[in-house]
Amino acid sequence: MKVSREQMAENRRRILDVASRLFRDKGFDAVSVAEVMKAAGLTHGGFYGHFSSKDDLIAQTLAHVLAADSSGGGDLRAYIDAYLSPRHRDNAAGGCPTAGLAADIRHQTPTARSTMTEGLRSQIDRIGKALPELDPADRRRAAIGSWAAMVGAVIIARAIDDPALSDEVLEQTRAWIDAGISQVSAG
Amino acid sequence: MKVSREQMAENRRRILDVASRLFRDKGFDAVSVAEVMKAAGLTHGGFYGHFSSKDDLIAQTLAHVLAADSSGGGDLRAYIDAYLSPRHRDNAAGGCPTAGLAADIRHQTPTARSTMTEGLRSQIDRIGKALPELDPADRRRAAIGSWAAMVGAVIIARAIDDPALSDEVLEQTRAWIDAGISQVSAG
DNA sequence: TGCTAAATATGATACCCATCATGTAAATGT
DNA sequence: ACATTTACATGATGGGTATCATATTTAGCA
Repeated sequence: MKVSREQMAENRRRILDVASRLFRDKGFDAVSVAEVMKAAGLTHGGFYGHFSSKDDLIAQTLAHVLAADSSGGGDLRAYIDAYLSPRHRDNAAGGCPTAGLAADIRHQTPTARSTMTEGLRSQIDRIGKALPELDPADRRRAAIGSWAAMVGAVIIARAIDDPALSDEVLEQTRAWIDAGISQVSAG
Repeated sequence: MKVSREQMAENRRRILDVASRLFRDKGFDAVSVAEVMKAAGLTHGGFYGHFSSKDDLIAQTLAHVLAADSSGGGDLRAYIDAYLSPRHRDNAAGGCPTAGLAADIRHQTPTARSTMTEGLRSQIDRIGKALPELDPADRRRAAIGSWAAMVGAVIIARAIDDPALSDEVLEQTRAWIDAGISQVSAG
């Protein structure tokens, strides 16, 4: 049955929302088109009215979730604390798209890869802008180094099944980044 | 046809070798049992003589590749340089199992997760031991922080399709880790 | 030297998935 | 109000995958 224009737009948004959660949680390959549609409250048939292929869904979902994620621009310390929290580790579906999807994007389409690249470029720039107390060279280095450590720590913490070690990875990485930023700005 | 005991042992080793390369390159889901067997020079039929299931292959491959990978214990600077090199970034199939597989392990069996956990625990310990000039608390923090940054940087660099930015992520992370370790040991 | 067990090959089987074909009903424009 | 368009539902289709069944060949042993 046909639905109103706004209904269709909302359906499309809901598809992208649930797809972004499912992809972050389980990876691109492990999520089927039918599963996405069902999670959005629809059936698989309508899918190709919205997207030309699953690859197209992946590319558009990436653009959608990266556009929505403009985190890291405000209070950097608070952002780092939240990023390296058990809560974020345990919430891949709702968490950082880089931590959830970066490793999975190597074999996706050029469009998807390019979208991810621009998302990463922006994210590094945002973190750099949140470090105004550093001179430009230190700022760039601290932004990239901290971001790499944050993403790596969350991926490692999610891979570990021992809660104590997993917590320790998050906590020690937080302390390491903190020391790195403070010492550069003090030097 | 039946083969000799040694031939069978060699076949098994070759299956684990090619599986570890394929899994690191494409992820667990994207590699089929038949593909692994073909890459090992066999057909799919013999697979269940060696392994009870694909999950079993994944678990045994992880144990195999983590046991083989005892890197990071020697000259730490040289190890970090090699880890954060374009060569390692471009060689996922032959590279670090953590960078290639950690993000993919979240939905694998408990056995596989536990194997990965022990591999990560050893790796962190090895890096810590390679930092004897630091006192114990700094050493642990530097080991975990550096390792997180290394893994994160390689994953991010592999996700980026702009060579200049990808190289920069590796290079700046190297400089960031270097500064972090030096400053702690100088302080 | 011949018997038997075992390792691998060939060939099902049952299931899941992306995509397509067609039906249906409701929104939209006149 | 009505015709038409269209968004979604239901129901194929073709291909891939994990796993199983059976055949074949030969190593290992008596």
